[in-house]
Amino acid sequence: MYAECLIEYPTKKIDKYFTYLVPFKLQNIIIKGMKVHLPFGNKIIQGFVINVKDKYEDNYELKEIIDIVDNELILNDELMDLGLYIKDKTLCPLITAYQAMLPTSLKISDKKTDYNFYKNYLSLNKTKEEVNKFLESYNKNNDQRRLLKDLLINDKVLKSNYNSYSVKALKEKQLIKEDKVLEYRINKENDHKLIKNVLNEEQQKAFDIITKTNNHEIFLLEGITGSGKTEVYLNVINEVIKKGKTAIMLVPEITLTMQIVNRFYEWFGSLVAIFHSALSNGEKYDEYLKILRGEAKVVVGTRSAIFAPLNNIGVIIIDEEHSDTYKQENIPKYNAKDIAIKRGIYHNCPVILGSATPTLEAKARALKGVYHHLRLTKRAGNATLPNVLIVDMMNEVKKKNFIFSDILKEKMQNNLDNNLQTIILLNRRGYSTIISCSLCGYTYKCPNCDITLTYHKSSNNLKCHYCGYTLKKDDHCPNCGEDALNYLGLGTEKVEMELQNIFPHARILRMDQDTTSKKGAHEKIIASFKKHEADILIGTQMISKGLDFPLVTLVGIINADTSLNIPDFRSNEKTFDLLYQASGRAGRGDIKGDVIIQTFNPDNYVLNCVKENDFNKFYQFEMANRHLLKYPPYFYLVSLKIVSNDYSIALDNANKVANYLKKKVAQESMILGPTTANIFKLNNNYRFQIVIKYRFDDALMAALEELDKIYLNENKVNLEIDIDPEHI
DNA sequence: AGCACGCCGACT
DNA sequence: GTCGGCGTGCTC
Repeated sequence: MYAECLIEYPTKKIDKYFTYLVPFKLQNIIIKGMKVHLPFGNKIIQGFVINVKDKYEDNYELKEIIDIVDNELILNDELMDLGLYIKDKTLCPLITAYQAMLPTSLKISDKKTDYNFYKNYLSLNKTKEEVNKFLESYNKNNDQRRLLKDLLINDKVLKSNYNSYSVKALKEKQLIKEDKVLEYRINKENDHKLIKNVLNEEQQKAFDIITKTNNHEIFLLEGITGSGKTEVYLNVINEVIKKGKTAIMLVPEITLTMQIVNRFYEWFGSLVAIFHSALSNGEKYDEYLKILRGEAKVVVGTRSAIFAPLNNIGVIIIDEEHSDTYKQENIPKYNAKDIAIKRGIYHNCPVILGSATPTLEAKARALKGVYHHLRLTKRAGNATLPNVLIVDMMNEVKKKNFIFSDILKEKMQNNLDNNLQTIILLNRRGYSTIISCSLCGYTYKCPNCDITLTYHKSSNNLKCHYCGYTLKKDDHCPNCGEDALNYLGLGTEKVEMELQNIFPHARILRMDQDTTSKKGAHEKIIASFKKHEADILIGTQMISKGLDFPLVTLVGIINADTSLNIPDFRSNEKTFDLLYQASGRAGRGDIKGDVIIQTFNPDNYVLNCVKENDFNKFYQFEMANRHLLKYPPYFYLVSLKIVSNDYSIALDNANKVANYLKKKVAQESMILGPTTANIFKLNNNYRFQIVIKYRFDDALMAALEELDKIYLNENKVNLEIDIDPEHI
């Protein structure tokens, strides 16, 4: 018997199967998907069994598999095949695809830690009569008595609740015994109280359509903020579980969605397994085991939860479908939405994409009938949409109002006077250096790409990193002629200081990278604000989503322009999403809310779509843009990066790659670049980028695979390929 | 990824 | 004459 194995090293150079002899003791035990110890070179490493076979043709001198790493923990056939799909789709080493499916504790590596979690329990070692008899003659009223009395009522008690001397004494008297019990770190009640909400007409209709589907189908559930998508999800999953099936629900970042998770616990209790980055490795290990053992039926989690080893999946839900967190930026660069659909086909079950502001790709497919379009158009309860006001900061700057406009200050004062709360959102999605005129708000744009130019300090140039267009930076603003060109960027601390100056008695909370780095800090700030321990909450994107504060009647967005200026084809979409979500935070209670958007571009179409709360209008506008500029959903993208620590080698190879591709790809496909990458120099490596736009191109994938193979053996230059990039 | 083998510079 | 630089290539 022979086994083809995959080696633990995550590199393309060794991304192939190695054949091993199966020793007698493992014959008929070893199967595809198991983890094994293998001799490799002069080391012992781990690997996956990919295939077991009876014949071996070559006459290579084979080594024997040493043993199986863990009997219980294997990847099933579905996930093994899914790995191949990911490799095909993203051109990653196969092993990285499998590693991505497993929690850290179960990934292949040499470390063997026992992740099992034990608790020590005490129980009676004698009959209750004997214990009662003992207690009658025992005249002290101490911890020992308490322990025994507790054990007369409960079968077992937690050792840690009692004095260790009492435990020792009673053990010596042979009255009690101690057991080490394997437990889960996250242990929810089994007797979940099922609180069923009555669905409104729209929700009911969506529910009916989804649950009547017996085959794989993709639904786009487009529901405005506060329309109760979660209710639909919960009811659908409940139905799925009733049929004896299982469910996966993905959320963008679970720390922001703890309320949703709690609702899941209310509905499904111990049937829920959760996955997100704030869990410890041990917690993730436990949750994974619950699934493998068939105890968990509902998995709620972030991106990698899409790989949950559930059998018999009845529905897969992707909440906030438009979130960019579903695409992994590292290798393997998979998109959880693709995986969801692939698994949906395998399990022949529906996939639900939910959002208030779906990606243009999803919405376009829904409108074409590729996805089944479901809508929720009414807000639950009696909450109304807020008034949105756009403030032209150009006028404010003239009045020396650099951060806060008069109207925003006035409304904030008003809220302070009336004991209401305010959220200040600082839009800081920008990561590139952007030059903007602090007087008129002018930013440089590329004439070919309609993309903001990024500033390169070293050359004092402004550059389009899509097409390479270059412009020398002026000293004076080309629009208004003033010497007021500045880097864009404003910190939360600065805003906080300024705010405290204006309102010395206001209680201010700040939520950003600094204040939320500690575990649980996030929840603490939110809870504190909810309890009205502060009047004003300042924050970045992270405060825009999903939070529900009834006392918040005012949302101020300080610099709405920033994210419009990101040199990325999705910047309009991301801006609309952010502002729309943020607006949704105002007026969730009974009082009508106000949203104030501060901008240097008051006429900007995207901002006006937000003002009118009109996603469809934005959709039409942005689709026209995408069509004109040949972006998704009209064209697909591939981004290539050519990286070397030697400038000329990098440039040389970038040109070679571009020329190679131009010869191979379909006529209609476009090879853009090479240009300098957005981050041109990273870790002392020079980076060039090539962007491919294509619609139908059978030759492209083959060409990319070929290039990948060529660059595998180059060690002075590296080629990174991102197929369907989220950002370029 | 690791590690060994291998062919050219400064040292007991 | 040896120790060691990291360039190439192999690992079932």
